Amino acid sequence: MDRRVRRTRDLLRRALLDLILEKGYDRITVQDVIDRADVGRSTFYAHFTDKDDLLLSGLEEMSVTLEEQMRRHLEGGDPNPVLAAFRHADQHRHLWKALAGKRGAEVMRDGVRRRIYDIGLRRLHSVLPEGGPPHEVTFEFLMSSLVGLLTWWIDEDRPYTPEQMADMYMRLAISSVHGAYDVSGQFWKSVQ
Amino acid sequence: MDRRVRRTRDLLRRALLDLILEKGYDRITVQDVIDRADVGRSTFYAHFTDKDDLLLSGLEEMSVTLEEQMRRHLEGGDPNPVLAAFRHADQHRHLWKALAGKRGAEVMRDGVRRRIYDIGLRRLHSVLPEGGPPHEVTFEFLMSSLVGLLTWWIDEDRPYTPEQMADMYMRLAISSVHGAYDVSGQFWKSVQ
DNA sequence: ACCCTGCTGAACACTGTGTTCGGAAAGGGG
DNA sequence: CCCCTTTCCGAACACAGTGTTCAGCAGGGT
Repeated sequence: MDRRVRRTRDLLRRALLDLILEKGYDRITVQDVIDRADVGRSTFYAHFTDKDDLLLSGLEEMSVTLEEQMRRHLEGGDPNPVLAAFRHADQHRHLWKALAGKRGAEVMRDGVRRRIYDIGLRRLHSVLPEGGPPHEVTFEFLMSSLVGLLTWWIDEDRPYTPEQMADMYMRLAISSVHGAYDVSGQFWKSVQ
Repeated sequence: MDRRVRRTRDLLRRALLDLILEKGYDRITVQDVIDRADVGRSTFYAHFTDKDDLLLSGLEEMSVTLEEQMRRHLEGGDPNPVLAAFRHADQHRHLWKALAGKRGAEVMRDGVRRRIYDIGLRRLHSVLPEGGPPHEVTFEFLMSSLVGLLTWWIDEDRPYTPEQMADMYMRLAISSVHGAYDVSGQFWKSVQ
Protein backbone atom coordinates (compact mmCIF):
# COMPACT_ATOMS: atom_id res chain seq x y z
CA MET A 1 0.00 0.00 0.00
CA ASP A 2 1.17 3.46 -0.80
CA ARG A 3 0.28 4.80 2.61
CA ARG A 4 2.43 2.27 4.40
CA VAL A 5 5.40 3.08 2.23
CA ARG A 6 5.08 6.79 2.73
CA ARG A 7 4.71 6.35 6.46
CA THR A 8 7.89 4.30 6.69
CA ARG A 9 9.86 6.75 4.63
CA ASP A 10 8.63 9.62 6.76
CA LEU A 11 9.55 7.83 9.95
CA LEU A 12 13.06 7.32 8.67
CA ARG A 13 13.47 10.88 7.46
CA ARG A 14 12.22 12.27 10.73
CA ALA A 15 14.49 10.02 12.75
CA LEU A 16 17.48 11.14 10.72
CA LEU A 17 16.71 14.83 11.20
CA ASP A 18 16.34 14.39 14.95
CA LEU A 19 19.58 12.46 15.15
CA ILE A 20 21.44 15.07 13.12
CA LEU A 21 20.48 17.76 15.60
CA GLU A 22 21.47 15.51 18.47
CA LYS A 23 24.83 14.17 17.42
CA GLY A 24 25.73 15.46 13.97
CA TYR A 25 25.37 13.66 10.67
CA ASP A 26 28.68 11.86 10.50
CA ARG A 27 28.30 10.21 13.90
CA ILE A 28 25.04 8.60 12.89
CA THR A 29 24.92 4.97 11.82
CA VAL A 30 22.20 3.28 9.85
CA GLN A 31 21.49 1.25 12.97
CA ASP A 32 20.81 4.45 14.92
CA VAL A 33 18.31 5.58 12.34
CA ILE A 34 16.33 2.37 12.14
CA ASP A 35 16.34 1.96 15.92
CA ARG A 36 14.98 5.47 16.34
CA ALA A 37 12.40 5.00 13.60
CA ASP A 38 11.62 1.48 14.82
CA VAL A 39 11.97 0.07 11.34
CA GLY A 40 13.57 -3.15 10.19
CA ARG A 41 17.05 -3.11 8.74
CA SER A 42 16.10 -4.63 5.43
CA THR A 43 13.19 -2.22 5.15
CA PHE A 44 15.62 0.64 5.28
CA TYR A 45 17.62 -0.73 2.40
CA ALA A 46 14.42 -1.45 0.48
CA HIS A 47 13.69 2.27 0.45
CA PHE A 48 17.07 3.93 0.33
CA THR A 49 20.43 2.81 -0.95
CA ASP A 50 22.32 4.32 1.96
CA LYS A 51 22.44 7.09 4.55
CA ASP A 52 23.24 9.78 2.00
CA ASP A 53 20.30 8.75 -0.12
CA LEU A 54 17.95 9.15 2.82
CA LEU A 55 19.39 12.58 3.49
CA LEU A 56 19.06 13.70 -0.11
CA SER A 57 15.44 12.65 -0.22
CA GLY A 58 14.90 15.22 2.52
CA LEU A 59 16.65 17.90 0.50
CA GLU A 60 14.37 17.32 -2.45
CA GLU A 61 11.34 17.99 -0.35
CA MET A 62 12.86 21.11 1.12
CA SER A 63 14.23 22.62 -2.05
CA VAL A 64 10.93 22.17 -3.82
CA THR A 65 9.12 24.38 -1.33
CA LEU A 66 12.04 26.80 -1.25
CA GLU A 67 12.17 27.25 -5.00
CA GLU A 68 8.44 27.59 -5.17
CA GLN A 69 8.41 30.20 -2.44
CA MET A 70 11.21 32.17 -4.06
CA ARG A 71 9.60 32.06 -7.45
CA ARG A 72 6.34 33.34 -6.03
CA HIS A 73 8.11 36.24 -4.39
CA LEU A 74 9.99 37.10 -7.54
CA GLU A 75 6.99 36.89 -9.79
CA GLY A 76 4.92 38.82 -7.30
CA GLY A 77 7.33 41.70 -7.78
CA ASP A 78 8.64 41.56 -4.24
CA PRO A 79 11.04 44.46 -3.62
CA ASN A 80 13.53 42.18 -1.88
CA PRO A 81 14.30 39.03 -3.83
CA VAL A 82 16.13 37.26 -0.99
CA LEU A 83 13.44 37.76 1.59
CA ALA A 84 11.78 34.54 0.53
CA ALA A 85 14.93 32.59 1.32
CA PHE A 86 15.24 34.07 4.81
CA ARG A 87 11.55 33.52 5.46
CA HIS A 88 11.75 29.94 4.30
CA ALA A 89 14.74 29.29 6.53
CA ASP A 90 12.90 30.87 9.43
CA GLN A 91 9.75 28.83 8.90
CA HIS A 92 11.70 25.61 8.52
CA ARG A 93 14.34 26.27 11.14
CA HIS A 94 14.43 22.67 12.25
CA LEU A 95 15.01 21.44 8.73
CA TRP A 96 17.53 24.11 7.84
CA LYS A 97 19.53 23.57 10.98
CA ALA A 98 19.77 19.88 10.32
CA LEU A 99 20.45 20.19 6.62
CA ALA A 100 22.40 23.39 6.17
CA GLY A 101 23.89 23.86 9.62
CA LYS A 102 27.17 22.85 11.16
CA ARG A 103 25.99 19.46 12.30
CA GLY A 104 24.51 18.69 8.94
CA ALA A 105 26.24 16.79 6.21
CA GLU A 106 28.57 18.17 3.64
CA VAL A 107 26.48 16.71 0.84
CA MET A 108 23.60 18.70 2.10
CA ARG A 109 25.29 22.06 2.45
CA ASP A 110 26.56 21.70 -1.08
CA GLY A 111 23.06 20.85 -2.18
CA VAL A 112 21.47 23.83 -0.48
CA ARG A 113 24.22 26.04 -1.78
CA ARG A 114 23.78 24.84 -5.30
CA ARG A 115 20.02 25.36 -5.15
CA ILE A 116 20.38 28.93 -4.04
CA TYR A 117 23.08 29.47 -6.62
CA ASP A 118 20.87 28.17 -9.39
CA ILE A 119 18.00 30.38 -8.41
CA GLY A 120 20.27 33.40 -8.04
CA LEU A 121 22.15 32.81 -11.25
CA ARG A 122 19.11 33.09 -13.49
CA ARG A 123 18.23 36.42 -12.03
CA LEU A 124 21.60 37.99 -11.38
CA HIS A 125 23.09 37.54 -14.78
CA SER A 126 20.46 39.64 -16.48
CA VAL A 127 20.65 42.32 -13.83
CA LEU A 128 24.38 42.91 -13.43
CA PRO A 129 25.69 45.86 -15.44
CA GLU A 130 28.89 45.82 -17.46
CA GLY A 131 32.05 47.72 -16.66
CA GLY A 132 33.01 46.10 -13.37
CA PRO A 133 34.58 42.83 -12.24
CA PRO A 134 33.71 39.78 -14.35
CA HIS A 135 30.21 38.60 -13.59
CA GLU A 136 31.37 35.25 -12.28
CA VAL A 137 33.44 36.96 -9.60
CA THR A 138 30.65 39.23 -8.45
CA PHE A 139 28.26 36.33 -8.56
CA GLU A 140 30.50 34.22 -6.37
CA PHE A 141 30.93 37.12 -3.99
CA LEU A 142 27.21 37.74 -3.63
CA MET A 143 26.19 34.11 -3.42
CA SER A 144 28.72 32.97 -0.87
CA SER A 145 27.91 35.90 1.36
CA LEU A 146 24.19 35.15 1.04
CA VAL A 147 24.66 31.49 1.88
CA GLY A 148 27.06 32.44 4.65
CA LEU A 149 24.62 34.85 6.25
CA LEU A 150 21.69 32.47 5.89
CA THR A 151 23.38 29.52 7.53
CA TRP A 152 25.11 31.62 10.19
CA TRP A 153 21.85 33.26 11.16
CA ILE A 154 20.04 29.94 11.53
CA ASP A 155 22.92 28.03 13.01
CA GLU A 156 23.76 30.57 15.68
CA ASP A 157 20.17 31.52 16.43
CA ARG A 158 20.80 35.20 15.96
CA PRO A 159 17.79 37.25 17.03
CA TYR A 160 17.02 39.10 13.81
CA THR A 161 13.81 38.76 11.86
CA PRO A 162 13.86 37.44 8.30
CA GLU A 163 12.93 40.93 7.12
CA GLN A 164 15.87 42.49 8.96
CA MET A 165 18.28 39.91 7.63
CA ALA A 166 17.05 40.32 4.07
CA ASP A 167 17.25 44.09 4.36
CA MET A 168 20.76 44.03 5.72
CA TYR A 169 21.94 41.61 3.10
CA MET A 170 20.39 43.54 0.26
CA ARG A 171 21.81 46.80 1.53
CA LEU A 172 25.31 45.37 1.68
CA ALA A 173 24.98 43.51 -1.61
CA ILE A 174 23.53 46.36 -3.60
CA SER A 175 26.04 48.92 -2.46
CA SER A 176 28.90 46.54 -3.17
CA VAL A 177 27.73 46.17 -6.75
CA HIS A 178 26.88 49.82 -6.98
CA GLY A 179 30.32 50.86 -5.87
CA ALA A 180 32.30 48.29 -7.81
CA TYR A 181 30.49 48.92 -11.08
CA ASP A 182 30.23 52.64 -10.63
CA VAL A 183 26.71 52.95 -11.88
CA SER A 184 24.11 55.48 -11.00
CA GLY A 185 20.88 54.85 -9.17
CA GLN A 186 19.50 52.99 -12.11
CA PHE A 187 20.75 49.71 -10.75
CA TRP A 188 18.81 50.00 -7.56
CA LYS A 189 15.65 50.51 -9.58
CA SER A 190 16.24 47.53 -11.79
CA VAL A 191 16.55 45.30 -8.76
CA GLN A 192 13.30 46.53 -7.37
CA MET B 1 65.99 9.22 15.66
CA ASP B 2 64.48 12.58 15.08
CA ARG B 3 65.30 12.59 11.40
CA ARG B 4 63.69 9.23 10.79
CA VAL B 5 60.53 10.34 12.57
CA ARG B 6 60.23 13.52 10.59
CA ARG B 7 60.82 11.68 7.35
CA THR B 8 58.06 9.20 8.08
CA ARG B 9 55.60 11.91 9.04
CA ASP B 10 56.42 13.82 5.88
CA LEU B 11 55.94 10.75 3.73
CA LEU B 12 52.51 10.22 5.23
CA ARG B 13 51.45 13.84 4.90
CA ARG B 14 52.54 13.98 1.31
CA ALA B 15 50.82 10.73 0.46
CA LEU B 16 47.59 12.04 1.95
CA LEU B 17 47.71 15.28 -0.02
CA ASP B 18 48.30 13.42 -3.28
CA LEU B 19 45.47 11.04 -2.57
CA ILE B 20 43.08 13.87 -1.71
CA LEU B 21 43.65 15.44 -5.11
CA GLU B 22 43.20 12.07 -6.76
CA LYS B 23 40.08 10.72 -5.13
CA GLY B 24 38.84 13.12 -2.46
CA TYR B 25 39.38 12.91 1.25
CA ASP B 26 36.45 10.77 2.28
CA ARG B 27 37.21 8.01 -0.17
CA ILE B 28 40.66 7.53 1.28
CA THR B 29 41.37 4.72 3.74
CA VAL B 30 44.27 4.49 6.12
CA GLN B 31 45.42 1.54 4.08
CA ASP B 32 45.62 3.72 0.97
CA VAL B 33 47.79 6.22 2.76
CA ILE B 34 50.29 3.78 4.18
CA ASP B 35 50.51 1.88 0.92
CA ARG B 36 51.25 5.09 -0.94
CA ALA B 37 53.78 6.22 1.65
CA ASP B 38 55.18 2.71 1.93
CA VAL B 39 54.95 2.80 5.69
CA GLY B 40 53.89 0.10 8.12
CA ARG B 41 50.41 0.13 9.54
CA SER B 42 51.49 0.25 13.14
CA THR B 43 53.89 3.04 12.32
CA PHE B 44 51.01 5.15 11.13
CA TYR B 45 49.18 4.71 14.39
CA ALA B 46 52.36 5.39 16.32
CA HIS B 47 52.46 8.88 14.81
CA PHE B 48 48.83 9.85 14.36
CA THR B 49 45.68 8.79 16.11
CA ASP B 50 43.67 8.63 12.90
CA LYS B 51 43.16 10.04 9.42
CA ASP B 52 41.83 13.36 10.67
CA ASP B 53 44.82 13.79 12.91
CA LEU B 54 47.17 13.38 9.98
CA LEU B 55 45.19 15.94 8.03
CA LEU B 56 45.14 18.45 10.85
CA SER B 57 48.90 18.22 11.24
CA GLY B 58 49.08 19.52 7.68
CA LEU B 59 46.75 22.40 8.47
CA GLU B 60 48.94 23.52 11.34
CA GLU B 61 51.89 23.86 9.04
CA MET B 62 49.88 25.77 6.47
CA SER B 63 48.07 28.14 8.78
CA VAL B 64 51.28 29.11 10.50
CA THR B 65 52.79 30.44 7.28
CA LEU B 66 49.47 32.01 6.27
CA GLU B 67 49.02 33.88 9.53
CA GLU B 68 52.60 35.02 9.45
CA GLN B 69 52.28 36.26 5.90
CA MET B 70 49.04 38.10 6.61
CA ARG B 71 50.42 39.67 9.77
CA ARG B 72 53.44 40.95 7.90
CA HIS B 73 51.25 42.56 5.27
CA LEU B 74 48.98 44.15 7.83
CA GLU B 75 51.80 45.51 9.97
CA GLY B 76 53.59 46.74 6.88
CA GLY B 77 50.57 48.96 6.26
CA ASP B 78 49.72 47.21 3.03
CA PRO B 79 46.90 49.00 1.24
CA ASN B 80 45.17 45.72 0.51
CA PRO B 81 44.96 43.53 3.60
CA VAL B 82 43.62 40.46 1.81
CA LEU B 83 46.30 40.35 -0.85
CA ALA B 84 48.46 38.23 1.42
CA ALA B 85 45.75 35.58 1.59
CA PHE B 86 45.33 35.40 -2.18
CA ARG B 87 49.10 35.31 -2.66
CA HIS B 88 49.49 32.54 -0.12
CA ALA B 89 46.77 30.51 -1.79
CA ASP B 90 48.43 31.08 -5.14
CA GLN B 91 51.85 30.02 -3.91
CA HIS B 92 50.50 26.95 -2.17
CA ARG B 93 47.90 25.99 -4.74
CA HIS B 94 48.52 22.30 -4.28
CA LEU B 95 48.03 22.53 -0.54
CA TRP B 96 45.02 24.82 -0.74
CA LYS B 97 43.30 22.69 -3.30
CA ALA B 98 43.72 19.61 -1.18
CA LEU B 99 42.83 21.29 2.10
CA ALA B 100 40.31 23.98 1.25
CA GLY B 101 38.91 22.71 -2.05
CA LYS B 102 35.92 20.59 -2.90
CA ARG B 103 37.74 17.31 -2.58
CA GLY B 104 39.23 18.27 0.74
CA ALA B 105 37.77 17.39 4.07
CA GLU B 106 35.11 19.23 5.92
CA VAL B 107 37.30 19.45 9.00
CA MET B 108 39.82 21.23 6.94
CA ARG B 109 37.56 23.79 5.31
CA ASP B 110 36.21 24.68 8.71
CA GLY B 111 39.77 25.02 9.94
CA VAL B 112 40.84 27.29 7.10
CA ARG B 113 37.68 29.30 7.47
CA ARG B 114 38.17 29.74 11.18
CA ARG B 115 41.78 30.84 10.69
CA ILE B 116 40.82 33.52 8.23
CA TYR B 117 37.95 34.56 10.46
CA ASP B 118 40.23 34.93 13.45
CA ILE B 119 42.68 37.04 11.56
CA GLY B 120 39.94 39.17 10.05
CA LEU B 121 38.01 39.63 13.27
CA ARG B 122 40.83 41.35 15.10
CA ARG B 123 41.20 43.88 12.36
CA LEU B 124 37.63 44.43 11.22
CA HIS B 125 36.12 45.15 14.57
CA SER B 126 38.25 48.23 15.13
CA VAL B 127 37.73 49.47 11.60
CA LEU B 128 33.96 49.20 11.14
CA PRO B 129 32.06 52.41 11.86
CA GLU B 130 28.85 52.61 13.85
CA GLY B 131 25.44 53.41 12.47
CA GLY B 132 25.05 50.47 10.12
CA PRO B 133 24.13 46.82 10.49
CA PRO B 134 25.40 45.08 13.63
CA HIS B 135 29.09 44.34 13.29
CA GLU B 136 28.59 40.60 13.50
CA VAL B 137 26.35 40.66 10.44
CA THR B 138 28.73 42.71 8.34
CA PHE B 139 31.59 40.60 9.55
CA GLU B 140 29.86 37.40 8.51
CA PHE B 141 29.00 38.94 5.16
CA LEU B 142 32.56 39.99 4.44
CA MET B 143 34.24 36.86 5.71
CA SER B 144 32.05 34.33 3.96
CA SER B 145 32.41 36.17 0.68
CA LEU B 146 36.18 36.29 1.13
CA VAL B 147 36.42 32.59 1.89
CA GLY B 148 34.00 31.87 -0.93
CA LEU B 149 36.02 33.80 -3.46
CA LEU B 150 39.32 32.36 -2.28
CA THR B 151 38.27 28.74 -2.49
CA TRP B 152 36.29 29.20 -5.70
CA TRP B 153 39.24 30.86 -7.40
CA ILE B 154 41.64 28.08 -6.41
CA ASP B 155 39.21 25.24 -6.86
CA GLU B 156 38.03 26.25 -10.30
CA ASP B 157 41.42 27.43 -11.53
CA ARG B 158 40.10 30.80 -12.58
CA PRO B 159 42.72 32.74 -14.55
CA TYR B 160 43.03 35.85 -12.39
CA THR B 161 46.16 36.96 -10.61
CA PRO B 162 46.21 37.23 -6.82
CA GLU B 163 46.42 40.99 -7.25
CA GLN B 164 43.35 41.08 -9.43
CA MET B 165 41.41 38.89 -7.05
CA ALA B 166 42.39 40.91 -4.02
CA ASP B 167 41.55 44.10 -5.84
CA MET B 168 38.15 42.93 -6.96
CA TYR B 169 37.31 41.63 -3.53
CA MET B 170 38.37 44.82 -1.80
CA ARG B 171 36.43 46.91 -4.27
CA LEU B 172 33.25 44.97 -3.60
CA ALA B 173 33.84 44.74 0.13
CA ILE B 174 34.69 48.37 0.72
CA SER B 175 31.81 49.75 -1.24
CA SER B 176 29.38 47.40 0.49
CA VAL B 177 30.46 48.72 3.88
CA HIS B 178 30.65 52.27 2.69
CA GLY B 179 27.19 52.14 1.20
CA ALA B 180 25.55 50.29 4.05
CA TYR B 181 26.99 52.46 6.81
CA ASP B 182 26.80 55.77 5.05
CA VAL B 183 23.14 56.29 5.66
CA SER B 184 21.17 58.86 7.59
CA GLY B 185 20.63 56.22 10.26
CA GLN B 186 16.89 56.15 10.07
CA PHE B 187 16.82 52.81 8.37
CA TRP B 188 19.15 51.05 10.76
CA LYS B 189 17.44 52.20 13.89
CA SER B 190 14.50 50.04 12.99
CA VAL B 191 16.78 47.04 12.64
CA GLN B 192 18.61 47.51 15.92
C1' DA C 1 80.24 -4.13 17.47
C1' DC C 2 76.62 -2.97 20.14
C1' DC C 3 72.59 -0.51 21.56
C1' DC C 4 68.66 1.95 21.15
C1' DT C 5 65.11 3.82 18.91
C1' DG C 6 61.95 3.49 15.62
C1' DC C 7 59.84 0.66 11.93
C1' DT C 8 57.45 -3.70 10.43
C1' DG C 9 53.54 -6.65 9.40
C1' DA C 10 50.70 -10.36 10.71
C1' DA C 11 46.98 -11.36 13.69
C1' DC C 12 43.07 -9.94 16.23
C1' DA C 13 38.76 -7.87 18.03
C1' DC C 14 35.50 -4.73 16.82
C1' DT C 15 32.23 -1.64 14.44
C1' DG C 16 29.57 -0.66 10.63
C1' DT C 17 27.78 -1.76 5.84
C1' DG C 18 24.73 -3.79 2.58
C1' DT C 19 22.36 -8.33 1.07
C1' DT C 20 19.45 -12.28 1.40
C1' DC C 21 15.52 -14.87 2.55
C1' DG C 22 11.81 -17.26 5.05
C1' DG C 23 8.17 -15.86 7.50
C1' DA C 24 4.99 -12.49 9.88
C1' DA C 25 1.83 -8.65 9.54
C1' DA C 26 -1.19 -5.37 7.50
C1' DG C 27 -4.39 -3.66 4.40
C1' DG C 28 -7.83 -4.01 0.45
C1' DG C 29 -11.23 -6.53 -2.49
C1' DG C 30 -14.45 -9.89 -2.83
C1' DC D 1 -14.84 -12.91 7.05
C1' DC D 2 -11.19 -14.92 4.30
C1' DC D 3 -7.79 -14.50 0.79
C1' DC D 4 -4.13 -12.34 -1.63
C1' DT D 5 -0.87 -9.00 -2.38
C1' DT D 6 2.21 -5.83 -0.71
C1' DT D 7 5.14 -4.48 2.72
C1' DC D 8 7.84 -5.14 6.72
C1' DC D 9 10.73 -7.82 9.87
C1' DG D 10 15.08 -9.51 11.71
C1' DA D 11 18.53 -12.93 11.95
C1' DA D 12 22.42 -14.47 9.51
C1' DC D 13 26.10 -13.55 6.48
C1' DA D 14 30.10 -11.70 3.86
C1' DC D 15 32.76 -7.90 3.64
C1' DA D 16 35.50 -3.55 4.38
C1' DG D 17 37.79 -0.63 7.37
C1' DT D 18 39.57 0.66 12.07
C1' DG D 19 42.77 0.67 15.75
C1' DT D 20 45.75 -2.42 18.89
C1' DT D 21 49.25 -5.63 20.07
C1' DC D 22 53.58 -7.83 19.94
C1' DA D 23 57.62 -10.31 18.62
C1' DG D 24 61.14 -9.34 15.69
C1' DC D 25 63.96 -6.57 12.45
C1' DA D 26 66.91 -2.53 10.69
C1' DG D 27 70.05 1.02 10.83
C1' DG D 28 72.07 5.29 12.59
C1' DG D 29 74.90 6.99 16.72
C1' DT D 30 78.55 6.43 20.03
